[in-house]
Amino acid sequence: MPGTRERIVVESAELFRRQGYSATGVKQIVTAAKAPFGSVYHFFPGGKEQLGAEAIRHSGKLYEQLIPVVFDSAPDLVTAIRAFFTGAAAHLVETDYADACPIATVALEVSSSSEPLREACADVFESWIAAGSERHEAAGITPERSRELTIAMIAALEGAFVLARALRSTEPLEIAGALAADAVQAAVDAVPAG
Amino acid sequence: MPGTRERIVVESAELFRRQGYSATGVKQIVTAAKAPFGSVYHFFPGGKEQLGAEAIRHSGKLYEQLIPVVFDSAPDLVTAIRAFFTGAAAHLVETDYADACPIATVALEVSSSSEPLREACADVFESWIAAGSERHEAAGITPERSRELTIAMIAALEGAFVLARALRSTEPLEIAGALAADAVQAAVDAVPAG
DNA sequence: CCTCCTCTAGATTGATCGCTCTAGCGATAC
DNA sequence: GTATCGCTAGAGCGATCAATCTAGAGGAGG
Repeated sequence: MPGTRERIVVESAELFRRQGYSATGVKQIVTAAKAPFGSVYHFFPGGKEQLGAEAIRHSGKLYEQLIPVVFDSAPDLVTAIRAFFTGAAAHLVETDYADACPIATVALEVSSSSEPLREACADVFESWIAAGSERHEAAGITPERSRELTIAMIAALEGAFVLARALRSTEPLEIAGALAADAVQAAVDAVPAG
Repeated sequence: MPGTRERIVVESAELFRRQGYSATGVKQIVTAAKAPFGSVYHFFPGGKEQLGAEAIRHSGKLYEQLIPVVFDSAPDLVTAIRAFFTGAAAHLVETDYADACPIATVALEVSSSSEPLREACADVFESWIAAGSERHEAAGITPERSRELTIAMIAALEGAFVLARALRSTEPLEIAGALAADAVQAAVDAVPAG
């Protein structure tokens, strides 16, 4: 069993992902984390907001680790992108459409009401964009186009998650994944041979 | 000044859009709507949840009305799509990145915790998909492909909104809009002339 | 042994939550 | 006139919120 502090962060991240930030109470967090109430304010003197920021960054790091896992085990960039969307769809179904993007719900909730939390989300998105761009550049795509394709891909994924959860269907993920893969395929095809 | 009931729905929709469902209190709604507290439970005996469902459907209808406005004033389908994303970006900047999709925040918040609210969101998304598909079909694209392109477009828009609000930048909207427009352009080009 | 310090443990606080309740206003019907 | 009914108006309910507070358990260092 990991330390109390870590358990609180991990459980917070999980609850925020599924219910959002406002709908998740500190009491619910400590119950889920099997931690004493007071420990929250011992480890996070900034209260729920500080805990929220750490949970967001934690989720972001975890999700970012999926990139090497998926992309290194695929034969090429486009296959990896398809696998990423397919895997996201499978996980969504497995969790009965609960586990989509770990930070999107919070990002929408807080981006106009809490600057520290908004910044945490922005940092996570930027790190994902940087990590994704690297992969595109490694396939010979220019840095500028790599960034654009990565942003488009993340946007497609996030938006597909919104539709998929509301409609309780993986169709949006399949469509968005195919479109993103096609766009990257076109960019790869345009790379001058060498 | 419109009737009390309508004011409550309109203000609810506005507040839910910016802060989400959980973070918005009934008290805050009646204050914003300049309505007596008791009127909420007179008009909406189902309480906050019923009000939420109506606000979602109201927002959905309002946003859907943008489709004919934008698409009828553009010379062709692809130009209209570009204009839609450009307009969304402009509105986002005007409202200091507060007004993005009117229901996405709520959709993510509630889709695993309230079935009536999730259904309301699903209905709205389905109506948008239907309305968008019509426009694609009118340009000669097959019904199946029209639906796919519309879903991809809405997903791109929703996801771009998430990124844009968190990053406080319209860059994602510009990129996602360009990609969506390109995809539709390719589908239009593939329409057999006649 | 004792002291120090980190962390546990939860009772408690004031504020706010969604919601219910009663009281009364004002227009219509008879 | 007055009874009825739709709606206004807001006080007050129990529950829950984030957060604070005190008290003590348990290990490390002397």
